[in-house]
Amino acid sequence: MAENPMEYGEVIATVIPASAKARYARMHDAIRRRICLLDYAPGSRLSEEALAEEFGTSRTPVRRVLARLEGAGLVKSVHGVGTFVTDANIHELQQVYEMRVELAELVGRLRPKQPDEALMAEFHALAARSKDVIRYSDPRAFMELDMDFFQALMKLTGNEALKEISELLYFRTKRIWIKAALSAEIDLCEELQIFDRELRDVIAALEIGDLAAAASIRKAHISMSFNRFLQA
Amino acid sequence: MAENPMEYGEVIATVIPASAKARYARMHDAIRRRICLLDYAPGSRLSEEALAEEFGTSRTPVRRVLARLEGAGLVKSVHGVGTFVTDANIHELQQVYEMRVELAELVGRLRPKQPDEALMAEFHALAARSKDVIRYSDPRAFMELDMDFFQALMKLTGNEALKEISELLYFRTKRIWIKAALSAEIDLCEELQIFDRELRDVIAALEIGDLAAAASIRKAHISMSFNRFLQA
DNA sequence: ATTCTCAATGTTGTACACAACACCACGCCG
DNA sequence: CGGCGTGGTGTTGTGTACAACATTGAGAAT
Repeated sequence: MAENPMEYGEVIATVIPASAKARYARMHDAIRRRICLLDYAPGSRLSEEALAEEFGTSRTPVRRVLARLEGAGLVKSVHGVGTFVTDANIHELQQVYEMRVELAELVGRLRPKQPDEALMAEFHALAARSKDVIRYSDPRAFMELDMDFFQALMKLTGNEALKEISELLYFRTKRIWIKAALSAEIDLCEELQIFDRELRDVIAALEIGDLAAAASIRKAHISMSFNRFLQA
Repeated sequence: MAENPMEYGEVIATVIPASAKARYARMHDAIRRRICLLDYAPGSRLSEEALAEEFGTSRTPVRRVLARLEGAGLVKSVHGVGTFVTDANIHELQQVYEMRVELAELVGRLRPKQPDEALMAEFHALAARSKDVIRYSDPRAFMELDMDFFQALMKLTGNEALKEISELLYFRTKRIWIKAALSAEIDLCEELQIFDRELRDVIAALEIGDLAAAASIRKAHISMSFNRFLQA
């Protein structure tokens, strides 16, 4: 039997690839995460060569990842110019938010899955983290918390297509919203409080098994969140 | 790595596709169309080399297109084996159809756009084609008609995100449905009649400006279509 | 001073050779 | 006869050089 590829953790950033597929997934997730956490801000240019060097490959696999991210609408490559993190004007953003509002409701209707104990523990852990984030008012911690909350919510539906689409649109819009929040167009401290209430309301709904209510709460908050964005 | 934002987002969005971009789009649409029209049946292998030769390029651009199609869930590449058109089991299919039913309704709710004369003419042309298809009972003509009908319907909403997602899921499921229809699990002749009625009902709704009704008709037909699929 | 030309430069896109990998069929060995 | 290794063959994945393209700045013409 061939050598068993080692399970490298996230400890080592640049490693010899465990396998081609693993390296591809690592690069994809890493770059996507950086885009969504604003390490790569909207409008900034990504250097294929620099990314290739960082991940210890040539440009070829990097280009493959970027092509996929372009399909997801996160970057846009222009011949002879560069590959840029996409931005969104207010109109596009509004349309995507309209969709997300509807999809949020669907989470409570399409194949709702009652959370098991592990998932409820996860939500409570998020609530605890939320308290910390409020205390230190750390924007990046807030972003990561919001992202983890979203991914936990996606576990409430068994409809894989709904999950996939919701995730796609979340990653496409959240970073724009966050960018506005960071540029002080939105009161971050107030958003933290609102997020904390939303989280606790959702948990309360989940604890009495009312998934539809949880979805409605979520729907309302997505809608309100965007409206606050519009006013700023 | 990521340079400072350079305000490229707006510019890029309005750029007219260059010749290189045009070739890329042509290859993408052509291959996608072949997959959806079952020229490339689910499970069949796509030869990168053959496609490259056909389009007069090397494997590199072909691989870029295939990477994107893989992101859309239409093909799956396996190292050392080949690139295969994806198939779907009944469970995945059902979940996607659940989504499509909901999305169909949203077309009537999110930014409904009253059809102009040109679009109405397009629908009437489709109705005329439908009559021909019924007369000759040509499966491929039916597929193309269904596809064109779908694309015309998408012009009824101004929400680009909804359009994009609907199209994504349509292309992912329709070919599976058609495959079943061709293998005589579904009575094609009956489906033609049903399609013709749906088309005329939608046109009737559109002519009195009731987009919500048109969307509801569409929703009902998508739902019934899948249920007939289940029974076969 | 202004505008236009054009070459220099840096980027993405393409072509091609080769590596990595999976499958299979043949033949060796027990 | 059966199991197993092993090389052959074909595929996708990667590395690399080069082409195509866009931008920029200097310098000449007006």
